[in-house]
Amino acid sequence: MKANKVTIHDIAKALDINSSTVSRALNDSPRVTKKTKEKILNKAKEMGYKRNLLASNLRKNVTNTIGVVVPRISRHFFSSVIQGIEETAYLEGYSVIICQSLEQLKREKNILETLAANRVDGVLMSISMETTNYNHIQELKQRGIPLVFFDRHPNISKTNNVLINDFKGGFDATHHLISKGCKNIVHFSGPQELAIYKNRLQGYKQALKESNIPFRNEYIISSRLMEHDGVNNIKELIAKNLIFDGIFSANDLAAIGAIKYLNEIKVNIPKDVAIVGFSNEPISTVINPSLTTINQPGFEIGKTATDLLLQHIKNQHTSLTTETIILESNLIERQSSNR
Amino acid sequence: MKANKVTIHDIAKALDINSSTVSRALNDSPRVTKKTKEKILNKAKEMGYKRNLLASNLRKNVTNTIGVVVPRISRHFFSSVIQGIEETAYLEGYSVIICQSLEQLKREKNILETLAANRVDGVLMSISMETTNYNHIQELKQRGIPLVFFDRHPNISKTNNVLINDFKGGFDATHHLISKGCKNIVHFSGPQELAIYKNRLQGYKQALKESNIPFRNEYIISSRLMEHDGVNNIKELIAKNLIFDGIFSANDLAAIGAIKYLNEIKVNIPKDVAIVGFSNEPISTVINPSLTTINQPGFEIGKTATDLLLQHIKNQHTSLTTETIILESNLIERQSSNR
DNA sequence: CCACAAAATACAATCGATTGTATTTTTAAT
DNA sequence: ATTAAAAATACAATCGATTGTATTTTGTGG
Repeated sequence: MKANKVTIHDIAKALDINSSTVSRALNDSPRVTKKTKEKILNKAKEMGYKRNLLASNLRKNVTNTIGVVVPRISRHFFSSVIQGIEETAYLEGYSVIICQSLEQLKREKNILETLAANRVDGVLMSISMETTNYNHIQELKQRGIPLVFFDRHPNISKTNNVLINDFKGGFDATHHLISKGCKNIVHFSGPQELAIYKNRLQGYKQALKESNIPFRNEYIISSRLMEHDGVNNIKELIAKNLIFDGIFSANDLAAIGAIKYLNEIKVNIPKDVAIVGFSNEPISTVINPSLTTINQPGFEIGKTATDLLLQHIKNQHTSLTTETIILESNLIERQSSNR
Repeated sequence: MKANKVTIHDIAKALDINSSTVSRALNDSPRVTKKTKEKILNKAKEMGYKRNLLASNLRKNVTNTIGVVVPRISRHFFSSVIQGIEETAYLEGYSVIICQSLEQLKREKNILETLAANRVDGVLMSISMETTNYNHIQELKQRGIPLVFFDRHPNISKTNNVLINDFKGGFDATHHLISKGCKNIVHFSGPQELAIYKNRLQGYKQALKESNIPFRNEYIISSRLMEHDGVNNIKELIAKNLIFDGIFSANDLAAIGAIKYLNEIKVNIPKDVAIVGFSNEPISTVINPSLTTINQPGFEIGKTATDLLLQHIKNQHTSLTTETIILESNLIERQSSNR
């Protein structure tokens, strides 16, 4: 039960012609007569020939493949970005390899190694929460592999990014809570090494400032923003006897954790505490009360990032330029802030 | 800005030795002296050499890569299976390529083509809801590429499968509803071409039978089991004036749709209608009321399927055998059936 | 029917790494 | 010091497809 073994040489031998002609026929080159092409194509089908992409790619030094690295594929935001990526890449004849870092730097490094070794033509990436060291990214760039970040991008210069306006998102979320009468607004933040969390925090600060609400450092709680972090954050606030009537969480998951726990201890949402999340995960429509959140256009982000990457792949000269594209986000009001 | 161009020949030239020795040194062959190895390894690092996997794989006729095909990566069940796959594959030195069919046969075909062209060593797969024709699968098998199905497997003989006992799952779910006093139990089923849905239905029938509840065909509603299907199913039941006090849905998503709609029209769950889903998606803990469901051990399934696949990849002779491994599932009781 | 341009096909090198075999170098024993 | 055995390294073919160049075939005009 050996694998497929038919090569262009087998076809050539069977027809008593040269393998270069076979290759050209299979690639529909104008250098082969229609008649010969037909003969070859028929024979190829008859023999069950399948092109060996390893050989083809090696020779052509192109793989028509792009690598995608995300923290987790199960996160709806990322899977919708991937949808956008696949759609766009497919139309241009590119395959997509999806990889998840699971928020681990070690895995992220390993993935980039593998993608580079497999000679992908380019990489789209959203970095992990552990990524504070950028050597692996620099190395990829040095290898000349085009690279575009989306959403979570590193704090280094000369990168191509497709982002939403996180500052504005943070501002909108906070301003929304203020407009609902919240005076003491807590912010669940993520690792400050990630620009997105820094920017959301800046937006939060700006919104407070514009409403003349003093900024209080003890209202900022940083974590990995998992569901249990949301729970722990609330416990911490209570333990510290801090009064709060609003929460802006930098992602939905932590907000969900908070809602679950507040429900449990009979704190009324939104009356006692109003909550706004970030990303518009589907779960935010299902939780009770449903979660007000900032919607990120995942599909659009994927599409835009892929367009940008392909542009760099195709025009090697553009690799000297770098670009940051900002897409719009919007607030979706639901029950968790409806008061 | 050309890509990495250092080859073993460059290293060989730089050290004035033969490239075969370089290759052997890089692969830690015992045929090269320790001293020479060191010299080569240092030079390789110095020159920034990176092995070209395309060339290596072509020569070795192995890629150490397995392909994974799932309907959607965003479904928690599948992403937990993928976790199990990656974990296991990684330990054995295999890379994983993740692909999603999005429930489309056309995409599924295309994915298998691409995976085969890229010469993956084996494929793990859960088929789409549109897959009623198995030519593309047969072709993959004919090419001699080891193949293991998990969860959704095709109705053909001589396949390797890792499944849960869907019959028992269907039975347990239905029996649970009966034990809660339900007399008129509706079943939301999926495409009957998929054995899993057939088996869950059989389990449902058997449970009814054992409790002497007559089977009624109009209680079976087949669909793609999306959230909106759950809504439509309820509407259909009401339009047909059918009385029901229990629902066993063959997945959680359709059950969620039903719950949302029943909540909307003020039907009390579980008092008026008790509901059981299937798969234990995280969303089932968040919906109100929370959803009773059948838990599938995703991670375990992924691990087991990968073990089985690797066994076939490594021992070519086992490709004559086929095997079906059944893992256990269990019912998790929540509010939607708590009466 | 011959010459010559144009069209079609064949030849051979190449992509980068691997590996069986041949050759050279080293080691050890007499 | 000589030589056989063992160790280290070099040579060359190979994986399968692509592609620039060389050669053959076809077709046209005179």
